[in-house]
Amino acid sequence: MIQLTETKKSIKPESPADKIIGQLKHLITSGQLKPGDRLPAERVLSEKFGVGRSYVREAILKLEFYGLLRTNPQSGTYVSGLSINVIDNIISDIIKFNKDDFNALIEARYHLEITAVKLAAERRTEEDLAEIKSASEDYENKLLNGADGAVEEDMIFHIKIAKASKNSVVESMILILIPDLIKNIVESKICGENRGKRAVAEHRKVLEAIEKQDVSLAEQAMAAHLDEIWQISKAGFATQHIIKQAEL
Amino acid sequence: MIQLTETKKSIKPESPADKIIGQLKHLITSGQLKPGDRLPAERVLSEKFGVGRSYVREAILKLEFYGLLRTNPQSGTYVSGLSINVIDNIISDIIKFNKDDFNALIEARYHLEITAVKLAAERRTEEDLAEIKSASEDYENKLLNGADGAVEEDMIFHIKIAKASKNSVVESMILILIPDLIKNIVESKICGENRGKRAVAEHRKVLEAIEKQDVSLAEQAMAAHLDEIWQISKAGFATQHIIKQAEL
DNA sequence: ACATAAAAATTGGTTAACCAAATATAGTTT
DNA sequence: AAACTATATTTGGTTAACCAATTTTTATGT
Repeated sequence: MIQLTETKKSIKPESPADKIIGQLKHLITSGQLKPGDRLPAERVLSEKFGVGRSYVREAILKLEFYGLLRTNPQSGTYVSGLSINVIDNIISDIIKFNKDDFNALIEARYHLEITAVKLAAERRTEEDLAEIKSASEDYENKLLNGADGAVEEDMIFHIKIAKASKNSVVESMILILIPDLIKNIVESKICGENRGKRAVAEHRKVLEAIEKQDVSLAEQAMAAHLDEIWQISKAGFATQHIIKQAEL
Repeated sequence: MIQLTETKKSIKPESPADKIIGQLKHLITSGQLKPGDRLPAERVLSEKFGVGRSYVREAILKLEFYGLLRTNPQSGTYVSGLSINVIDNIISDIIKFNKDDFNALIEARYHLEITAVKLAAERRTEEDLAEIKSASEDYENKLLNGADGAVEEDMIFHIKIAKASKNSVVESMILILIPDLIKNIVESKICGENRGKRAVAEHRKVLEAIEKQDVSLAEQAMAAHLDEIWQISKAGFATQHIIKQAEL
């Protein structure tokens, strides 16, 4: 049955902490709080915003992670020295940061993995190689044993490559995307019958390129591997999207 | 490529929340907590780990951001369905995630910006173009007015390009890196006398490429721009590194 | 007047207590 | 025995209270 009243798709109410972040942003953009200034005490802010101190702390914690605030224990929290313009742009992005955009997720993953595999081919140690090879074999075995999914084993393969890139930032970013990636891929029902075997062959090509430390070959092999996933994902997402709409 | 010896790790004592994350990781890797299971109540965990509930909540919040836990209000918190292997890898990375690795930071930024500028050249609207042009002019004016830094105006230029990429994930990742990037660039004293003028010329080339929607030209122009910063940064960091060591 | 020290106030760090929603349990009815 | 309901319990959500380190103020001595 069709319910028109409940058209809310993943509408998530703004969390209390995000609301505080928005308030702090306003304090800064309106000039009441300048770069380098000390924030009012957490208690003051919590009263000013009419909310518990926990949420103020949560907001501060988040902004600290993004490098916009710096807290000195038992002393105070300070706004970074960045210009108002920069701070404003970053805060705006923090509030609306989500990994729900399917296409953006796949696309970003594509480019990050290309970067990672090139670095990995250049820098991999023998240990890295062994780990990647092991992950590849696990994936093959899982498929041979009849499992039609093995998305996770696939991801382990990619994780090992990311680690071999010797770039902690690139690695972390890939790691951040992986859970949502898996979720979307599984939902898209990407893994078909033939897909597994082709993926195995693709993995082997990537592995060989890394072994030979052939950067451009590694890039090419990974691009081919991800391209296929990308295409299938798009198709799968399209149908999935239609299904979801029908469910309303 | 030159491998700089790892600098003294800024001795950061493991935060209480990170300690909890480590404990939770152990619970999962040891099999006491399986994928899909419900976590013990926050009160139970806080007592079990001998710490306040706040820290348990902070840890859960962090793991939720990374997609490893999912909390149902007033009901319970559940471990994601991801395999233990994947969870283990991601948690390990969360704990040691920091943006302190200078080379990794610059390198990751380089690749992200190349990706962003290619997408921006392809997808930019007229509004995007105007914003980027405006940021570029602001940068030029700041330099003309005698300021020798203008690192922040430079970054605004890059932020606008990231927004024009129409990929929220890529944009967010660039935004996350920017504060640390600025900090390192300023410390490296990159901005010399001639640097400013060259940067202006480089910006213009990037802008032109985006205007013409010439993807490969945009990539080339951005690569040239970032390459120079990269080289100078390395040198600046090397000396800075020596200075810091001397300060001990 | 200035320097120094003691005490009071303020800060973020941490824990405990309270609340409403969700769930499990006991009781009642059929 | 099964199904429904009222009640008690457990849960995460939220706030208030306490703590120790720090900063500011005040008092004191020279």
